[in-house]
Amino acid sequence: MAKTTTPQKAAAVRQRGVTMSDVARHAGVSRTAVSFVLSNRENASISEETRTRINDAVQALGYRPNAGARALASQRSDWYGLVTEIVTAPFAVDIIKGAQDQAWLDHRFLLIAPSDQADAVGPNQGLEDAATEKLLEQRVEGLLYAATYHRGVHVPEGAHEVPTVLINCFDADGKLPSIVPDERAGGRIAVDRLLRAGHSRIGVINLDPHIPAAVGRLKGAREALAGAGLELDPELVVSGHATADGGYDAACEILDRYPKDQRPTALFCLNDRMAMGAYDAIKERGLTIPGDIAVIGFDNQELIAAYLRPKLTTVALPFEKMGALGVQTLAALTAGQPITADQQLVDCPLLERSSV
Amino acid sequence: MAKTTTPQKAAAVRQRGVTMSDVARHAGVSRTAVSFVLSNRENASISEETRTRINDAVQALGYRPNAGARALASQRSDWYGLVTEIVTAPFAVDIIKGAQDQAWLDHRFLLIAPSDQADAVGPNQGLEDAATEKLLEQRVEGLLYAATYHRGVHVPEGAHEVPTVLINCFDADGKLPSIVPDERAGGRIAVDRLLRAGHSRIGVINLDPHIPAAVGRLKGAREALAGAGLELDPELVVSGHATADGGYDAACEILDRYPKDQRPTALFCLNDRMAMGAYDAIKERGLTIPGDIAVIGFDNQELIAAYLRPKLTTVALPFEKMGALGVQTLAALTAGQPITADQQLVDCPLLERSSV
DNA sequence: TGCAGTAAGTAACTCGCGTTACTCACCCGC
DNA sequence: GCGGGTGAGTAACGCGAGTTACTTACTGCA
Repeated sequence: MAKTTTPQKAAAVRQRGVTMSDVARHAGVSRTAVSFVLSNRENASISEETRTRINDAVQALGYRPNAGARALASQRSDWYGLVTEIVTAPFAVDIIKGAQDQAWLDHRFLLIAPSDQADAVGPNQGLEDAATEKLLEQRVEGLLYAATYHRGVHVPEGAHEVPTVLINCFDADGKLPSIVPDERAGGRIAVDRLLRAGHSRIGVINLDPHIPAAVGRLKGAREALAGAGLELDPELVVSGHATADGGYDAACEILDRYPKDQRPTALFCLNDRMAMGAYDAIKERGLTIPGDIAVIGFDNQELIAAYLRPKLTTVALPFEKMGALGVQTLAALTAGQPITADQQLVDCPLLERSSV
Repeated sequence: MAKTTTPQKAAAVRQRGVTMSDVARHAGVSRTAVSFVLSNRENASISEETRTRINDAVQALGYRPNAGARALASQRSDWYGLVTEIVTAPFAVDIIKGAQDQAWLDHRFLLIAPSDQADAVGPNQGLEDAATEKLLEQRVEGLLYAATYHRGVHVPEGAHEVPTVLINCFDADGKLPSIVPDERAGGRIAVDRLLRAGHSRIGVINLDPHIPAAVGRLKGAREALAGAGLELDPELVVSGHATADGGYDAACEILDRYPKDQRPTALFCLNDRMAMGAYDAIKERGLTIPGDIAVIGFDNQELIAAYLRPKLTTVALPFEKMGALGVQTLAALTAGQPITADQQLVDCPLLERSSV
């Protein structure tokens, strides 16, 4: 005989959940009075005495407002919808965290819907219609679209019915506001750091050169070098697969190509996974980090950067901040601010560890 | 002059969203008829003709049901609440993914609420009241509590008002059903794998010995050894901090303690981060993996396991499956199945890579 | 012809709450 | 002693649906 409770009973309790009418009856007043008190109406004239009587009744009965009914009556839901593939490719979870925290602060709820169901189609699609539709059925007041990596996306039709903000991606049609990392400044910071450490011959392990991240970071790198009167030697830029193996191969190529005295003394890896591979290539050759070769990464993937030996100095993608900023921006829009296609750039801070 | 749209206009469009009455009017029928058709009522007698007339009207007007109103009238929300600290400590995000996907399949929405706000108190608390309360206000039909690591937790009072399931943690008060990884079987599988590879002298890099994960995995390891007629040498079990550094230190201790011929030929690291440190210790000593020392991990932290060189063979925590199973269990409970305090164990599969 | 039975709908109530308009008693000043 | 203000509250409608009970017309059969 296990101790059990029938959910029917629980459901019954819940179904007959106490309503405002119950509270009103218990306090001997009208339902309207209860509503006025609970919503702290400015110009309602309710005596202090009945006010406390009502509050007591609320306590006594354990009244809990019904958010749905309230939304229906007041025509506002306090809900934002977040459509994202991050749920399924959790590289950028911190976006969700940032958005969630900010929403919580604003007393709003985030309805999170996944976006990579089977019907996703086309290049850069994946921000899915079905999810959007479901969210609109819930009468969300605004929509957020978040991507795992910085790129252009096409947003479903429905997104234009309510205020919408894109996070870590931008509207390929150029109509919606977006929040993206300042890749260029990030690249500049990274290379600046290496320059400050005295390096002038810097190898770059590049990503797929076409994605916004690569374009921006490389541009920033060039700017930093230019600031020091240097130029980026194209031969020192090697593209590879965005994995540890890709980084390993690229690093090998750079390291083995030159005699010791012409070898770059520092590597700028455009992401941390590649840096991880570069570490192996360097160590394999009996070289030390940062003694012989300094390494700087990008992305700040905690599990890698903080646990590599030596710990990896890297530039962080401001996921959490972008998430929070997305919600703030959305709040402004739903509050009446005009919608423009502005693109807000968010700083990528340098995280100093021990590899430079 | 940027192209702008006033959100007021958008809001107006949304406010005057088309309702069932609009559809009814447009189709020249009663609202009831529309409701019957849209909800596919069994015993409703509506002619095929008006049925299509109604569907056409739905299309023409772009009618979109109001989920809130429906919930209010039908007394069911199709929402589950998920309270979790994972949003803020994203180690086990896959739980969310699993739950989310399953919920989506069941046409249900997951309301995710964070659980580590400032007011969290007490040991193992952190599954927070405020979040629960908010979710109950939304009239969720059931609650899920998910933890980042396997442990006992205390659940807020409110959780007992609706069906509730714990994921990757269990009710310290022993009243609620839970889904947890089968740590013991996992430990057994790991050591079995090493035994199969011919190792008999196996070092163990242990976690904090008190947490359920350590207890279970170690017990499994002993069982596996017993199956081969061996015993676990207590001297070969070294506990360390659950980080790469901790793993490094522990591995050094084990490796340096014995002359070459008495040295263990394999290490069972109770998590992947420690395995990462162990790798360094091994490589530093000029030993090869898996040639001289085989290494097996636990957790399958993709970013580590799949990118270490050689790739790490490890036992995976079935986060995604636990999330899905949690939702399935909850669905059963809300459907009327009696609530018991059962603990469902989920298998931890072995992921073969190249370190054994 | 008369009556039951069914197909095809519809009127009206409900869900829990926000909100507007209205009532009623009382007090104040002239 | 009477008009008008004000404090304290309430009746009643609407939000967008689900649902029950009822009506109406038509058909078939004795």
